[in-house]
Amino acid sequence: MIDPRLLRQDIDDVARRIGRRGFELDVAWFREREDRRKTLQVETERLQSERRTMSKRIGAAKAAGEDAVPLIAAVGDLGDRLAAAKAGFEAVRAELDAWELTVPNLPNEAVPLGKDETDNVELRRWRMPPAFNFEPRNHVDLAAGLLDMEAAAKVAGARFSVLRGGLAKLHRALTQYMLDVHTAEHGYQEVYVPYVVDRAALEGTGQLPKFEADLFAISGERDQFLIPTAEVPVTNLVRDRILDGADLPLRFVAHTPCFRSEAGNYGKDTHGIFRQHQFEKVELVQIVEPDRSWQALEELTGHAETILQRLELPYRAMTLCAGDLGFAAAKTIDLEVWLPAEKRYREISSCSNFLDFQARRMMARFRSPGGKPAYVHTLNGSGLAVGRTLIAVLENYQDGAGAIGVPDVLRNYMGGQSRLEP
RNA sequence: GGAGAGGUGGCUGAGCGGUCGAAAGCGCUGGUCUUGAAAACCAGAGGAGGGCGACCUUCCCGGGGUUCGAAUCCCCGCCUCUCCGCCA
Repeated sequence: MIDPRLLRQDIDDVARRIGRRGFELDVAWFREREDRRKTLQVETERLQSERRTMSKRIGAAKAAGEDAVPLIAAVGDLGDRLAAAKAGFEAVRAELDAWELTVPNLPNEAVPLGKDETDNVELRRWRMPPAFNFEPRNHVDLAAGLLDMEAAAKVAGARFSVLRGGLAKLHRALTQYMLDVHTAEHGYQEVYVPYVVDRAALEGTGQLPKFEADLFAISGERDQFLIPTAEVPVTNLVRDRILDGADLPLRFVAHTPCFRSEAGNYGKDTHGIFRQHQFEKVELVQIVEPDRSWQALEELTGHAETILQRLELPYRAMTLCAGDLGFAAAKTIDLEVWLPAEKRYREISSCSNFLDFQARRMMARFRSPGGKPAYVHTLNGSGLAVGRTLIAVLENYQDGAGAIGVPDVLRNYMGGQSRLEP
């Protein structure tokens, strides 16, 4: 949520900055409600004040043993007038609140202008794509008998997968390795969290109210959803809390499945496991003091890059342009891994600084000694998407004879195995 | 699933129709003392929001209701804890 004071003070500047996303802010709509809100709020509070004063006087009269009947009569229809004013005020307030939840975050001014992913700007590259003396095969061919899309379709439908044997083990090895590096070397606390969340949690991080169609809702009387990312339960750990400034930064890492409906992506990435309704991700989340968040974004991105480097997977880092930015992010750096069969880089991690946008929605604050509560800044990034990392390992480590080399750092997690022969 | 207890400020916890934004303790801030710190003592400070301002409103899990007036009474949710049953 954007600072409401900023909206009131300089809505035109907000509109300009948010316009860089291609988002058109309805300035006239806002001004009209805001004017009414002001009048109605002042009037409502005036009546409330009046009622308070009168009630206190009645109480005092009764305590003194005086006759309170004339005073009670004098209150007259105050209650009705107050109720009417209050109803009007609350209606506008509700409209404004609902509207504010649909306005995306302001992009950082340094974020490049642009419309979609074709306008993203390359920051750096690590390692050149490997040269193969054969035509590299894609992950579906390479995984052969160990990847069973038909079995998954049978039990769940399209965009699910069944991994077997060594492939399932490699998938697990990747997960374990990522968790171990982030906890042992990067100072993250591992957390195990619910895979089901309520509406408030999703509003806190920004998936709701606008993107309900992207989620799997749980049917039943409860208003709950499967998590689309661990970002939701993990970031919401600090919802409605005033943290001690001395405890910051908080760094959490969680391994969870992620569930996405992928509505609107029907024809996209239909081959293999690149885009699934269910996938695993190791997620990094940081809760930091406001003046540290830009530095924290660089560090967090570096933590994700460490995994790619240790796995010796060629990648590049991209700064997302304003038009490609997610709803809640002020700036995002994507990591794209090289996929030899596709002969291009594909997203494997997305690292974002949300500034106080999520914190304001969640009421997540901190207090420095003697200071007033202030909103924290929140960040997160994939470190990494496990399924896509599996694809990258298969394709980059293929030997041309149908076998896959096991990356050095994973050998211990694979029982010493150095090759996978599907 | 059955029975009971409870949800109050950063935390613990009292209050149970009016003078309650709410005792007390812890923690916090400033001061005295000290070379410094601790201890002790003194003083101070709740959160959110509105108004150009003097100020004002709101908040005791959430939502309704009763009342001139609700932390306090009533109803409906949600959550936590204890016991029994069942169960991974």
